[in-house]
Amino acid sequence: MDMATGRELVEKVVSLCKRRGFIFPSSEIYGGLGGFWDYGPLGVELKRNLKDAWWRDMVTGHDDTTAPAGLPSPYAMVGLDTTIIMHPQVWKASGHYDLFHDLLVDCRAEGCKARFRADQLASSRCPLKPSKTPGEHDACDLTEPREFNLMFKTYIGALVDPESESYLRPETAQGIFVNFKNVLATARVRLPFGIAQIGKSFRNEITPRYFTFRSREFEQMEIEFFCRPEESDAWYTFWRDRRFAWYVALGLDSDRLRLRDHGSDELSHYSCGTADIEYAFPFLPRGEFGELEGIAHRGDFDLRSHMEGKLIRDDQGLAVELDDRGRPRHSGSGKDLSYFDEETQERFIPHVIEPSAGADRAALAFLCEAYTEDNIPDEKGVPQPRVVLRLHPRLAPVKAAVLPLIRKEGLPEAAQELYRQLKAQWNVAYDEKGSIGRRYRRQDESGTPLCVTVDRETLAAGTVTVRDRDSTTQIRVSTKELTSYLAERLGCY
RNA sequence: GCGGGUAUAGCUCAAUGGUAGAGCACCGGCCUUCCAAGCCGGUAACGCGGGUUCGAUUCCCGCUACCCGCUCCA
Repeated sequence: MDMATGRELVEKVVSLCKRRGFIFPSSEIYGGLGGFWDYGPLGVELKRNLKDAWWRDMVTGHDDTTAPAGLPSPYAMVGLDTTIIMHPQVWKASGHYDLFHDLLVDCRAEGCKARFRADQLASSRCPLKPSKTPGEHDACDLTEPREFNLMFKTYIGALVDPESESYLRPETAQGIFVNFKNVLATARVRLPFGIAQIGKSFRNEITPRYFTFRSREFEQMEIEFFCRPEESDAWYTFWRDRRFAWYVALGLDSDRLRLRDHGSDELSHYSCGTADIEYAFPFLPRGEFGELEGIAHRGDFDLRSHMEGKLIRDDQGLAVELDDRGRPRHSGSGKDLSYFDEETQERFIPHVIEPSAGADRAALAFLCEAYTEDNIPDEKGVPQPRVVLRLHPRLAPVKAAVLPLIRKEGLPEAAQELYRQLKAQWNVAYDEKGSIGRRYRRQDESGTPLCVTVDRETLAAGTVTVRDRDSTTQIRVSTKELTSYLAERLGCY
């Protein structure tokens, strides 16, 4: 696909999202707000289905009695729902505070426009005159150091003062780490086990862009998987492959999806392995992929940080960062977060594998992947263009539509009766407005997998037609068997 | 943060210094027995704030949002 059609596709997807009520700009009647997006009536169903599928597949549907193929043991999986605002020290110990707070200096000089870290001016080079540091060259026009804050700051309590400063979480993961002991003490889990969480996170992205891809408020689906250090590489590989397969199983199966292992130069200072699941979003430049999920082998970095304090890498590996007086720059909780294995009588700090997914990015990828234009023959056999969202039935906002063929002869009443029946199990729609072809197309644009049409034969013989979204083929099904037929076609969802 | 572009109805577009039309969509009606039919009627817009002007959707300035290219991307 070249750039032009990529952009066309984006415009069509964005337009469809607005037209059908998937995604709206936040606060739109006030002019919108950059980096924030709302989900409309169909969008909220899509996103909920996505999160439900993740939760079902990762947590409640997990079999913790069977070892995955090739792995040393079964594992347990539990969920958690922690707060968006946490103790400010969490972010200092985790490293986010330092990482997300830079004092930056911009050069306003024409032809320069460079940005420097205020604490590194002396070791930086002026782009216009590399023999000098920023500010030394005559043309330099530096701003005062300005705080560059990637975390949203807020105040706890009604009184605004520095003592009450806190932050909206930039990731959900820390809520899991700080509850590690609680889960261990109460959930009857032993290593290896995972803790899953879905929730909102907030980052002051420098450049919100690409529709919902880089938003300032977004939702994450994260797992922190705790295991014995010597088994961590095997579990890392397991999670990397399993998470990739999850997207494929839900329909992200084109060559736009890829799994990419990070090179050693890309790894964070604590990570011994990271892979990204990436999608070639149509709005990205040709050949570029955007991250849907990162699977990181984080070693014992996180639990150690919350025990000892903020860690940095030194010659021996990770060490607590010290201040001028030799004290921890940011102290940890001081609590013991190690694990005691009763069988082996060993005490150690578990290693962590972190599959961290963006729910909004996944929703967007599924929308882009599902958007299809094809041609359907009309009654004269002439191909007519159609827009269809080929969403996986589990993700589709509406599972089926019940349609009376005409608005007469008792067909609406019969269709409504059927609609009420199916409602008990699925999110189904009822529509009697317009011609039958028009209504099929409407459902196609919303991604509804099946349409159930009530006609005279329904009244006479107790059968309906079920029309397939992707192939547009129809078969007759007895109303008695309709529920089980739909269950089979929809995968019980 | 820098530069460029764009902003008119739900969507896609048009016209205009004298407050705006169309197609599609949507709603009501007629018709209609399976893939965007037709007919009648209807709802609905100049992103926000200033300025110039008798009068601004139109010209100018600022803001906001989106798009493109940089910068940034833990």
